[in-house]
Amino acid sequence: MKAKKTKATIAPMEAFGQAAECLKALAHPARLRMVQLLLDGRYTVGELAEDCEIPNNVASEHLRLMQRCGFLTSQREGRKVFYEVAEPHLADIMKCIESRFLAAP
Amino acid sequence: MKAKKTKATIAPMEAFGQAAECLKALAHPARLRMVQLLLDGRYTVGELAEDCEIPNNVASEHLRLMQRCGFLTSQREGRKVFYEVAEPHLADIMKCIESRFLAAP
DNA sequence: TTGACATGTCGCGAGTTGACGATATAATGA
DNA sequence: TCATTATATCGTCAACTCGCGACATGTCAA
Repeated sequence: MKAKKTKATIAPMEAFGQAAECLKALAHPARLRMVQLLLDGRYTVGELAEDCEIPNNVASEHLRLMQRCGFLTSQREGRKVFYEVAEPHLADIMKCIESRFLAAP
Repeated sequence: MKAKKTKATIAPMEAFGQAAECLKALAHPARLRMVQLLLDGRYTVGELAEDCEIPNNVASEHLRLMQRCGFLTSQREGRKVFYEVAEPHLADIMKCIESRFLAAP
């Protein structure tokens, strides 16, 4: 390293842990898909589960996980629960991912 | 879902798997830090290991992992091995992550 | 109330990840 | 050659993740 270890390791080394946690929360096919959908609308657990082709309880677990790390919020309406995006930066990150992995051939 | 299941699920549902794989490769504190360093310079295994405060063999494993998914390349010079970034999109993704998790207070 | 629907929670088992120590390979110089 | 330095690889194990089925909770309508 170029002799300036202090400057480089002052703050970050712990923030990387938190950032990694959040990346893990995104690093799953179903969760990525859910975020993509939620980025332009609110959806119920059942709708998201159907789109991702997974059982409802599994979808519920994925959603709860993303809620715990602040990505999503939920509101109950009648017997349904709608989820929506709570973290604005998700849109940016998703754009990066889309431009890398969903480019038109 | 809004009645257009076909359009929505044509291509992606498999690409999300690949995208998730790559996010997993980033979702680790040491690997994030390594990528950040490598984004403005090439470094040896030993240098990266020291900065991340992990043993050399562990660093080597992390680097190999990121190399396998196309993020990094390496060249031997003498007895040292230099790694550098091979995937241009990493810069964009890292910017998103930094702006979310390393904002100045 | 009862029954049906929508979501959430629990415990289990299979599979994966991450760190470690030991060892292997590669390159240099004495 | 041999010793030293720099990386890489291997086997092991604890910890974690994912998906599942079973069950619990919450809401509405008859």
